[in-house]
Amino acid sequence: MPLSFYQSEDVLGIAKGLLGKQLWTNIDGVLTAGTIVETEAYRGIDDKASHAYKGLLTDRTSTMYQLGGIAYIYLCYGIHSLFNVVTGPKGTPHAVLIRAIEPVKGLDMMLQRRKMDILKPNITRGPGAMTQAMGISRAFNASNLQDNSIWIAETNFNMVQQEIVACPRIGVAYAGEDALLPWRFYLKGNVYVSRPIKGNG
DNA sequence: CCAGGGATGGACT
DNA sequence: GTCCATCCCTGGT
Repeated sequence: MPLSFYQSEDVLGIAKGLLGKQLWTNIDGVLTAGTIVETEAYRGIDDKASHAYKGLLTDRTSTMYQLGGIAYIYLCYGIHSLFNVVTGPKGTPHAVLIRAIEPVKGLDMMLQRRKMDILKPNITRGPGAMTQAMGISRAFNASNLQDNSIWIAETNFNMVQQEIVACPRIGVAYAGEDALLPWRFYLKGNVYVSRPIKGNG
């Protein structure tokens, strides 16, 4: 995607706009890709669920304050690398968490990385599973999405016939009332979505 | 220095 | 549904 896509201040719009686009990685020359089907927006210093709430600026969160268009990757629960797209102008720590993709390229490598024998939806369902399948580790934190390691591509995916569900984010109970904000977005009915809302596919 | 906790996923009942 | 591995980050001492 062009740099301008990432530099909008409308992180909610970017989170929705990333649905249907393709996330690509080139790890040691091996290509993998998948269609983004689930995202969450984290809106900088105003958002109690954000790592940058109240303007928190540490070694870890400093990545979020850079100019939009880079990766913010951090370790969650000591085990999982979670991948975010940093958005907005420099100094505005907005980010979009990519929670799930639908594989489109490099399935054999994804299976190998996930230690799976056959394709099941949980291969890329959930933010930790997705990064493992794509070979995304913290080594790529702050990498530029215009480079050739991790990037996002426009597609001919037909979003017109897709219904987008907006609902509260996952695992942010610590955020008080902000935990109720409908800042999670996913493609209704897609089997790779990590935790569909009952009655919404 | 150290305690507490986390934007999860997999195994198990 | 429950349990918990695993380790970095943060804030307080």
